[in-house]
Amino acid sequence: MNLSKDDEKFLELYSDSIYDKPSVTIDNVILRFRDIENNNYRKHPDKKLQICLIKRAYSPYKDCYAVPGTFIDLKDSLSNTLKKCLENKIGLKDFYFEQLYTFGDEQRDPRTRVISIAYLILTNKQEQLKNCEWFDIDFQASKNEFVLTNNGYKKSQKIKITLTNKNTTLTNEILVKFEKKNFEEIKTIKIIKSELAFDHIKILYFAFERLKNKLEYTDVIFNLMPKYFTLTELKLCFEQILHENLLDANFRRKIADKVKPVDLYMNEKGHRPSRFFEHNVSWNLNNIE
Amino acid sequence: MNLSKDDEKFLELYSDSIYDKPSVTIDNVILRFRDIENNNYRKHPDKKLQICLIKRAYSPYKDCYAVPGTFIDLKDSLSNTLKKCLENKIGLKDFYFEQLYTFGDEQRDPRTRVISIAYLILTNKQEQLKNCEWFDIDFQASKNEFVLTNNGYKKSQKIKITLTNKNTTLTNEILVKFEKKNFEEIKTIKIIKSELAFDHIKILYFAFERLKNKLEYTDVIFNLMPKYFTLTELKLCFEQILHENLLDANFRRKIADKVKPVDLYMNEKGHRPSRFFEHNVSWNLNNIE
DNA sequence: ATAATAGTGTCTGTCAGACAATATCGT
DNA sequence: ACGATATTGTCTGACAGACACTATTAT
Repeated sequence: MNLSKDDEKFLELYSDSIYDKPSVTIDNVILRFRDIENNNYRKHPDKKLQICLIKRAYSPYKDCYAVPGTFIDLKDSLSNTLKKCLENKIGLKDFYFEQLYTFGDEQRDPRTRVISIAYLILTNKQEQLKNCEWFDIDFQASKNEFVLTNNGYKKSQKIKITLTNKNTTLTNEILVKFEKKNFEEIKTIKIIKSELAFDHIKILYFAFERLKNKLEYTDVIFNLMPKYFTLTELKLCFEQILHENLLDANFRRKIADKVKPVDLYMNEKGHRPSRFFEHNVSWNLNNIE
Repeated sequence: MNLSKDDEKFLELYSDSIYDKPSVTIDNVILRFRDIENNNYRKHPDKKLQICLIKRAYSPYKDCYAVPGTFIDLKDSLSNTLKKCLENKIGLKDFYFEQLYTFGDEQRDPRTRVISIAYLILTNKQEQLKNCEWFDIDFQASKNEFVLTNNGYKKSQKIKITLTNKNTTLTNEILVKFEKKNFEEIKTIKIIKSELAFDHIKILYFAFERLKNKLEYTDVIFNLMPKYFTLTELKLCFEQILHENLLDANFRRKIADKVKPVDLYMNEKGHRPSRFFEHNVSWNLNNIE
């Protein structure tokens, strides 16, 4: 990390503009869970995964919904840029975030070459945010299609992602192709139809995949949960992300270590009250040397 | 993806230069395995993971070793830029690659703000490449240190990464910190000492971690193996990446589905000949719907 | 009692770790 | 026979899927 005299001399002569540069943005997929009340007072409210979108005020894609983002601040780190962006634009603070993927297709943005560093943001905040709207996410995947080839195989799957609001429905359809031949593993996502700006539906898809995969081997889900929750709530959240139903007994066994019971009970009517639990943050610390 | 008339009008007026832009590079961690011959004719050669480095001809970090990289081509996709870079610079073609992480610290590069999109490249090529040198990788991790805090915990670990060549030894030491507090999970990598250019030792660390994690749930390792290999060879490669010894019988059971025996035997002297296997590319196709 | 949800117990099959046993070669 | 490596067999404990069973509440 120490510079030589050569280096210092070089720096004086260095002109910043010899290379053409792309624009670089940060795009944030912000997810949360919302309770869906139902009219049966004895039934538990259902859980629905939601995404935060903003309506674009300017071209390109004026009036289209997009994921909140910003051009990066050359004077600041990526994570600070992201935090400032979310606090200023929509008023969101204190959230979980991780880098997702960097999208750099030539034709992503009609203006100029734009590289987008996508982040996954998780929050449990239920308060209203400014300048944005939450959309319920419906995810519908068709069966995988397989073809064996000479050097490997091909796999493809159509996925419909519908985002709904009280006012708006955005339908999107993508074709996820995976091709394995010799050394290359090529994953391409073709947008069949999208009512989101740019290639943001791709970014959404990456976010859902990441979240789903991370459920198994991390504690990310607790960033989407309130401080205290019942195990049924937690299970409903798992099911929403995994798109599959889990068996109660097995689920409880599986997450037993990750949660701690607290002395609070949900006082719903008509059935045995359920106990509240909280995240046991340090459940795995003993297992690692 | 269709543009409105508004959008088209906007594009005519759009000036590309209103925002300051960073430079964007692609940096490639290229790994392979090398056989280490030993003087016991009855013993199997050992395996060693190697990385491809180039000696920088110009400032900054003139004469330092660095991972092969390039500024991105605004007219081409990231993956094409990467392929062209590796073919032109060092003559490498036909390899496995995947995006690793995007590094964007303010102080990464002394010249100007540089965003680096890092890729992991795996090859089984043993031929000589141009303009680059292969270094053996020695990875030495100390024990994790834990501290429980109010809102979570902290974890830290010192790691020594030594890269050796017949002419050169590059010693590097990093401190990997992980802090969990409330929502944030902050992973910081502090460079204690590095004899590589820029923050490339960080990129290396990310690559090793990714490779190690992917061993368990993917077939990436076969991109590092020759077409035909013995199970002992394969096991040695696993052990190099995982930094732990495996039991033979268990290993064979675990990878049984992923490989196919071929009618070839290794004719070493002094013991039962070992059978060659090849990657069974489509072993998992039946399991997915 | 009943409907609804909360939570426990247990059977079974799979699979990983540990390690013993067998196979095959050159000397 | 011996030394070295290759390969198979088996015991055990952990754990996941499936499902039956018990517990608690308001009506």
